[in-house]
Amino acid sequence: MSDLTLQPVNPHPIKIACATCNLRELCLPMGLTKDELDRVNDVVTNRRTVKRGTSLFHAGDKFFSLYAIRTGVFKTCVTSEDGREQVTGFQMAGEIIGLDGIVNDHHNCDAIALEDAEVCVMPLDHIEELAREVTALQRHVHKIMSREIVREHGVMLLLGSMRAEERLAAFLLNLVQRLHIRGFSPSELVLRMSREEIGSYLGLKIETVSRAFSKFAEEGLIEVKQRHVRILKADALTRMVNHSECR
Amino acid sequence: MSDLTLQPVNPHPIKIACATCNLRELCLPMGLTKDELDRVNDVVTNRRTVKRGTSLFHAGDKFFSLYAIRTGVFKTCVTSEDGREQVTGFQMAGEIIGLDGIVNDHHNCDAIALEDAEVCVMPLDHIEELAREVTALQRHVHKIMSREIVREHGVMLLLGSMRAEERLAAFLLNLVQRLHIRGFSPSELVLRMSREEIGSYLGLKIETVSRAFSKFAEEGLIEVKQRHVRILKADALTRMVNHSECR
DNA sequence: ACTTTTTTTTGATGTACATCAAACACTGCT
DNA sequence: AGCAGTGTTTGATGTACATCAAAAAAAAGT
Repeated sequence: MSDLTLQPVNPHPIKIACATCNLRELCLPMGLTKDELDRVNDVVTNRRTVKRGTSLFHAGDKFFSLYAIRTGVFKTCVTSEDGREQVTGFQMAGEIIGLDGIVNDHHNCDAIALEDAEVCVMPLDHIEELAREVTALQRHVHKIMSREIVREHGVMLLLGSMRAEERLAAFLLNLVQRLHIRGFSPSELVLRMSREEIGSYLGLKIETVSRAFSKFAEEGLIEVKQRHVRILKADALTRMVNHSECR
Repeated sequence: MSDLTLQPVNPHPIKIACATCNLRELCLPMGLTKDELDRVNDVVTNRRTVKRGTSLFHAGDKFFSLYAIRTGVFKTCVTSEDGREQVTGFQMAGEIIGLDGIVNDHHNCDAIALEDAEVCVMPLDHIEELAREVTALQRHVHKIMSREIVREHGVMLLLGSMRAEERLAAFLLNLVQRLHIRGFSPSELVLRMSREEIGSYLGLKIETVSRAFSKFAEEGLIEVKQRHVRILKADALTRMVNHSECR
């Protein structure tokens, strides 16, 4: 019988290599040269699998690393003192999570896997060390953080000034667009999150979300079968977001 | 008569020096050693004054620099295609604005001075160059961006799950706390923004903001005289934010 | 000082969304 | 298959906030 203590912690014996990862053009190494790419491998210490419904990190946890999502979808959510929960985003393959932990050395939100997921663990120290030498990486890290700030601006606009149906339309279009970039259908998607989670993200109650889905389906804009959604009239949804007649 | 063409562009003849700036413990050079501090001076190319009501940058402008606020208060706001405006934040002395511009090399929001203001101009190239050598600065830049992400999480929680009066209470407490750090009164403040701008930030209409102010004043929680606000029962406001009985 | 304009407040009314309630559909268990 | 358990939909009703409207108060221009 083999000595179990000598087994690698990482259950994936395949060498971690950004250079051969098919997400490299979405993920941290985006836009790097071949040589630079090889060096980025070193920022990934290991991979970690996260079972559906479990957390990658919780608010309050000590912060060490950023995480690049390889597979699966996550939600991030903040909780106020009195227990109000707000989903702040849904993240998918190639996206980086954990940025919120840098300021206070502790995470500020929970990251929960909505389906079995795998992430690359990238200790911030490693990233910073390499960023000092590879200027393209340095810039890219800044871009990733800036992108998150801009994304949140968009959510604030949505929460602050859009009505329920506009919010849902914007949400669906955003999701399908991001999935399309990742090689999925430009008009079909499977929601990895519950109506409740969508509602939390959009600042709406579950019943309102459900009614908006039904309304869209009635009007022939989408086809809904449980969590499977087919977008039939993307242009109509876009118009709804951009040219709201009222207000 | 002296040759006017030889006059410096910068109307402030005083040498820019973070080392002697009384905001240094709030601003970019926070936590640096004396030696490091001297080097940070070089990231500031010049200062720029921004008259009340005018913009430091607009959405769509080419991005070059981050800006450290020396004096004055700014608002940042995004505008959707169909003209909806959302104030995404109010920034004051020692805070850094322009982070949104990094992703796309173009600014994503407008930064408008709410009173005559002065900023230090810090080209991103300069910051990055120095950050490669001064690791404390590198980390601090990351913290600044992370802090902005965390702040926006808070705004999303506010917009997504709080009622009108809770939002206003949170807003007032946040403002007075930040002013207190800067040496102002812990209970008195002068609002630099209109009710309309507060409403936009909080996702409320101006009338609702006004009614909430009146209600707080009626209940003896605050004293309002135009834009001058005195907080009388901070604890009651805090409770309102943290222990909302309903929901 | 006296318009003119802008900002803020207050009241009356309307509505989008929340809440309450119950039926329905899907999932996992024994 | 039958059952609890959970997630979703739909309807009836309530309410927080928006909208409409007009007065009041500041601020800006002449």
